[in-house]
Amino acid sequence: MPKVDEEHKQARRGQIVEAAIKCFSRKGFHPATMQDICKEAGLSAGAVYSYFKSKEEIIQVMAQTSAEQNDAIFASIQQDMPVREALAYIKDIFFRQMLEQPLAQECGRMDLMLMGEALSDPTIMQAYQSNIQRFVEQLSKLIRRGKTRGELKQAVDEHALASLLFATHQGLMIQMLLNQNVNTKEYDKVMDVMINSLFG
Amino acid sequence: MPKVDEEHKQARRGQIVEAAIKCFSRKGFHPATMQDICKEAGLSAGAVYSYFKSKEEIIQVMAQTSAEQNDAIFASIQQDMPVREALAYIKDIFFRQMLEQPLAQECGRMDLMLMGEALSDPTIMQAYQSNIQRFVEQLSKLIRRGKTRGELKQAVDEHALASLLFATHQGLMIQMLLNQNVNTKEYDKVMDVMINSLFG
Amino acid sequence: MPKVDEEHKQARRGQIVEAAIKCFSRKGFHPATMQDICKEAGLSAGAVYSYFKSKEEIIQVMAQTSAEQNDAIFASIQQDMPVREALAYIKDIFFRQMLEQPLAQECGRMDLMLMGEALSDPTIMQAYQSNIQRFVEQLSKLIRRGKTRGELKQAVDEHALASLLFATHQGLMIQMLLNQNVNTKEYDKVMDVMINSLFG
Amino acid sequence: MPKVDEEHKQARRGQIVEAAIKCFSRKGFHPATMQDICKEAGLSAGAVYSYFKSKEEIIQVMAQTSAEQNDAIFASIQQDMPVREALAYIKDIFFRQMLEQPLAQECGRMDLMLMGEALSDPTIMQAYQSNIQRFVEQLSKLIRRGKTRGELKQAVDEHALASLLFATHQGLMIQMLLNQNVNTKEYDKVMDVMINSLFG
DNA sequence: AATGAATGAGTTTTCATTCAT
DNA sequence: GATGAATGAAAACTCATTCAT
Repeated sequence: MPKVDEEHKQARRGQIVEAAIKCFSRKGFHPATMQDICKEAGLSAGAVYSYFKSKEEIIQVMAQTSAEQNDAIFASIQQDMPVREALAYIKDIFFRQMLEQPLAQECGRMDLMLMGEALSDPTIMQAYQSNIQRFVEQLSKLIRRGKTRGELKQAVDEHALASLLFATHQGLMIQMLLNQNVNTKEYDKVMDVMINSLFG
Repeated sequence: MPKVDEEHKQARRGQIVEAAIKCFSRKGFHPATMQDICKEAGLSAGAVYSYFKSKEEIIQVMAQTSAEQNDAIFASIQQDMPVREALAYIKDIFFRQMLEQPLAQECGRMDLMLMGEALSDPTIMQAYQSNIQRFVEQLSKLIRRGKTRGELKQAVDEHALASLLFATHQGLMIQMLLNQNVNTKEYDKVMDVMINSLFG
Repeated sequence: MPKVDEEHKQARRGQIVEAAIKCFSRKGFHPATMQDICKEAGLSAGAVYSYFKSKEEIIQVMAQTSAEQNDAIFASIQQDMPVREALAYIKDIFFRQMLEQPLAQECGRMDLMLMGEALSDPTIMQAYQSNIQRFVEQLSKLIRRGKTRGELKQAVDEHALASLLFATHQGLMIQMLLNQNVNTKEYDKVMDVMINSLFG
Repeated sequence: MPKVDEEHKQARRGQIVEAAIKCFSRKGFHPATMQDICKEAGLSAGAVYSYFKSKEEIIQVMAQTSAEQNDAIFASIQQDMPVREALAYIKDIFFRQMLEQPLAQECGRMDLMLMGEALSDPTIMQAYQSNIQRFVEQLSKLIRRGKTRGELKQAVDEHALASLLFATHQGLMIQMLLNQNVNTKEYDKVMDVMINSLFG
């Protein structure tokens, strides 16, 4: 029954990744040791190494997971949603994720750390670039649709706008990670002003 | 002659920090070794350790330096400059810095890496928080001045807007670091649209 | 049915030893892992460990096997064979074995590796010493018989000659293992000259 | 003064190699740990690793050292020495080295172990092959000279004879390593009989 | 009897830091 | 002040062996 084995394997990998997220989030990628991760996962070193061939691989899996979460956001947008609503929806998800999801804090921290790591690790860099590109492309399409339907001003370059919106979200995420007392509601308002400025 | 000594000391510290920036930028904080830094600075290990008591201290100095650079931007804004111009000026500085200053790439990379590091290093975290806060406060003041003068819409919360603008700048910086082929001009346009939307 | 069990057990042990020979020959005793051997033998770790109590034991069995092969050479010599013929026969077997037997290369490699191992493993050392001693003693007997029959010069110490012949064979085996382009025929001639010199 | 440094470096390397020989000789290449070698050399791990980049490199240096010792034997033979004397001289050196030189036992053990290692380590293999080839070539030249001068029988192939003599020496060395109670004098006699048989 | 996941002690190697010169 | 050889604790990773299923 390979299915059972496969399930078991995936479960263990998940267990290890979750432990790694906690450790990395607490200490950073390099200071967190494999021993830390093993202890957190409740497994021996040998066991962990039979599911991941190196510490690096665990970190790389994190980059992929982060990408997949971004993709999931778009998968949940209905194709015929008005652009204004879709943008609001995306914005909401970002804010809500940050505040409500159990591992959201940790995942956000992973994201920031991974971006720093990407600068000197080509594999992570590549994962991140395609991550950003995919997201921005999806967002571009959404905006183009809006322009076609006459919902948005024609003057704006859709790719630039998409990049800018993404950048703003990322920047806010960073501010929230670095600053506990952020007033989310006020952001919300300003974002609305900006988004609205793009529409008729 | 304490002054000469002091000058000499600062010169050496600067030399070491510059070498460290290059090494950290290439390899990351943890993978870059003190030996790398010593070699890059053309100094012996003992010499480096007589100017900095640890690797950590060098990294912390970097966080402070980054903060000071932000402060310098505001110092160069004339107090009676119209807000719209001041915002455009800040935006320009960001873009120009990224493209023109010799160590700008490296400093941007440091910034991103430092933010990741801040998550698990309280000293860097503190440096970064006050860095952000000072910048956002200054920006807030600028915006408030604009509102007082009637240049800006009254509805916008100045602190939230300042945070948002800062976040956007940071997000764009990250995108430029992670993505070679960014079209700066298009960003410029979109930023203008957004900034303009805040004014009457 | 103990006999069937015993047969089965011996078959499995043989299967494992053969797999081990291949692995050890490829990688060396220490670098070859039990996993390598298990995979090569098509058995699980648990199975292998139910036939051998440790990796060491497998290696020790190899030392014994090697000894038994030497004994087999003598068993095939007819007691009344003239010494000159017997020596030629032994020489031929050595050369032929090296060139024709399927696992000969591997066994030769095992032999060389085992001798190195013997230096720091008393059990293997003992196996090897008795291996050499038995062979040299048999060879001595053969030579003594020759001297008694008047076939050989009387001056030669039979034990020393036996050791020397054995040493030469071993040395040639090593050269063949370490050097691909060995001219077997020329060796043959020189050996003949030397052997002949011992006879009237 | 680079010379002082270079001397110091060579001294340390020698110190480490000597310690390694003792450890490897006692336990074998793989079971002997770097810690063993460090302790034996009276140095810290870091110090040892600043003179050799890996355990492997230490082992490889051993293979080279062994080769150089062989070369040294030939360097000490005078070019116009009669072949019979030269062969006797080489034989004597082998026997004397084994019995008298302080680290001879250890070096012999290294040699045997290195040959086993060569089978699965291409770098050592290459070192050993060129080692053997150089020695056999020198010996060949010596024999050819003897043939030219009419000292030796013409029938014998000089390369084959050289290989055979080398093989015999190696085989004897092995027997001496594996067997404490070897009667060197008797070997001597038999070797003489064999060598004499090659001459008129 | 067989499996193979899990163990964890043990290995090589690195690198921040020190200190005799 | 400067040097750079030396330190040694700590890290990533391996692998012989066990044992629940």
